Amino acid sequence: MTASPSDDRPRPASIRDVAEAAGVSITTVSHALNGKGRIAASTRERVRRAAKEIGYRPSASARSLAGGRTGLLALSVSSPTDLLLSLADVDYFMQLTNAATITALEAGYALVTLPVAKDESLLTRVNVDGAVIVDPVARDPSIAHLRERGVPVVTTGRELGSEERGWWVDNDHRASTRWALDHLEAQGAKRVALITGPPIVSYSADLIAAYTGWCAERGYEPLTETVTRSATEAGGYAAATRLFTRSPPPDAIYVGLDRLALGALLAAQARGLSVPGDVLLAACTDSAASRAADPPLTAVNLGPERIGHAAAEMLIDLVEGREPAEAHRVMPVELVVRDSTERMAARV
Amino acid sequence: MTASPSDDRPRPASIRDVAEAAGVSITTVSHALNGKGRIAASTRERVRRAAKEIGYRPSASARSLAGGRTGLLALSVSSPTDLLLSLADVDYFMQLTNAATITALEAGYALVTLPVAKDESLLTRVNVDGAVIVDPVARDPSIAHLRERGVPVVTTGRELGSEERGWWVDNDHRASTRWALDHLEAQGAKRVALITGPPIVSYSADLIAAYTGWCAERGYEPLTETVTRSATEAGGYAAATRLFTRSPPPDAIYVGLDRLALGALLAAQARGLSVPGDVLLAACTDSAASRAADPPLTAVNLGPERIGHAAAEMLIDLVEGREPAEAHRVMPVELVVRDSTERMAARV
DNA sequence: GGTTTATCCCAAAACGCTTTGGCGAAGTCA
DNA sequence: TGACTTCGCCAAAGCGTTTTGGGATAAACC
Repeated sequence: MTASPSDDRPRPASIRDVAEAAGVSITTVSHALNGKGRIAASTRERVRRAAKEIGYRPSASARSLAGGRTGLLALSVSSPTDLLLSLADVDYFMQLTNAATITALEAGYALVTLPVAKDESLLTRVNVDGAVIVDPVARDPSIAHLRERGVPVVTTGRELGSEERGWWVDNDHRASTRWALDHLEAQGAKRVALITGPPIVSYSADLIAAYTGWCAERGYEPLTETVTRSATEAGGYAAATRLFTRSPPPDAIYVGLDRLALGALLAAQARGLSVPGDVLLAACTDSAASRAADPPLTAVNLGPERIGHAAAEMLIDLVEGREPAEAHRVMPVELVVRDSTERMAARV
Repeated sequence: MTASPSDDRPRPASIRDVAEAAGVSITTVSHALNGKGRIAASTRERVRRAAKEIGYRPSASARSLAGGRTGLLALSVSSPTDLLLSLADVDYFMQLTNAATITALEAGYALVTLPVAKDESLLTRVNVDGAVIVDPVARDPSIAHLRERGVPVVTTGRELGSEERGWWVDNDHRASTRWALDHLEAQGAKRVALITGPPIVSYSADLIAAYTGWCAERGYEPLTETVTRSATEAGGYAAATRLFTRSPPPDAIYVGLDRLALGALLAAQARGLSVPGDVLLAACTDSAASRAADPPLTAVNLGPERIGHAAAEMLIDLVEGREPAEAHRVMPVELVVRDSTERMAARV
């Protein structure tokens, strides 16, 4: 049978029913079930059984109302000026979200995934106990809003301009960039270019800073293309095409997002350039598409599950009034070398 | 300033504060703000202004408790026997989810994305007003659970065995399969094979049925491989490899999921078979990876946004006690022809 | 002028839980 | 034995809404 909208079924068991069934007061039931007050073990057990027996499920609303917490956490991508980065990296976001969802559920919270909020009120309309903001852009009004209301916020990636304040989880993008650049150099690259988004999010800024520093150390002139419109294949294609018209053109490109990299790959191949024969290509984020590309792309695995887990964990600490062990957590990364940067690799 | 966990800020404005500010009772405030009772236009306006002035935001918990609704909708992938299909199709799922989230928010609901629930209690732990279940497997206990509790459920894809009951949104997979198969035939295929998951979800069953029927009409012997383990590239690779050992081997493969198709592509190329030269390849779902593959894969675009939107819309109708216009909605699909099935296409 | 009918608003009762403060009974110590 | 303490439980006061069932007042009708 499907449930008809106008079904009137018996109302669900309440704490009062449990109290009656167990022959105690509702106070005792509440305490017994939540492990709060001082309750004899036998009583606790009796209450538990009674609750189970009659299929008691506490009402989240009542609990929130009385306890002051909703049990909801928000996870949102910060609102960029436009849709630039939204869903730029589906795989990354999905894995991060999944890990955070699971962590939240294990702690008794539900995680609401809010989309990029053009309308800042979205984040304020749903009543959440805390929020994870992925890749915050500096001075995001909706983050400020949340903080004003006393809602704890953990960001993945730092808020540029207020690095020390706030709680965040991040990768060490500077280190990973150097790692990748060194790898490209070791594979024989003489002129490494960078394609990235604008430095409105911390990882783009980190990439640019690390790249610039790396070039300076070697006396190279930086060769950078910034994608400002859409961080999709098309954007990467255009940026790479521009790079190839420089003289001398780059013989290796490090790209900030996997979709940009896939676009860059197309651009190279469209010009008859072989990857990795003529140009080496590596990306800062990994994905199924990068793995499946021809040739498969060397990429930095940022460990999105770790990030999502850590962020949720930190947020829950904050929500429950515990001081997190560290205000800032830097998570490890891993360079996954694939054919796109292997000079020795056989071309398919 | 970041919010410290032990911040004690003034408690947020309640309906009582608004009532006081506007010089009316809380009943009037409630009615004015929700457009319920009969309120003089002037009073309504005065209340609205007062509410805005003091920054009143109704408490979702209190509202749920009193009104009996939580304002939460769940979206979940049905629990398959194992992780078989979970996230098989990230792109599809993501787009569907996003559309549903937006639709929900526009109607004043928040959408909670619940992960594949090994533990059936997950779906029951969060108190939701309704649930969208993506690709339900037959007799999923958590769906039954929800229905028992009177929680409306809309599925995307049908529940096999109870097709007529229940509300669902689906694609016409039989039609799209025939479309794709006809296309393969038109491109010269003489022996078309099928790779798909086991028929525990309706679209797999539809694919198999449509394929079998199509073969029967032509007097062909069906050539099917079922992926039972994991619907990833590896699974597709293995299935395709098995197909190529048949004699005669297929000269075209229609694949149920994009990741399986990408695996099949790898398998073909690993055996030195050219796509589309020696084997045509088409997939039932589209994705960025399919587009970016070499060659790009012909695929059926199922319109996940449309599905997500329609499902959320239908669910909200049910939650709010309206009878949806139709109990079953079949959404259009589109065959996107790319190089992998173009006999005429130049090989890269 | 009295009766009816609209109109606008309000008091009070839920909704189901958490938490505070307290009260007997039983145990402990001298 | 009395004075404390600890233990095990409970009554009652919220938490911030929605909703029900009127009650004033004003307008309309005869």
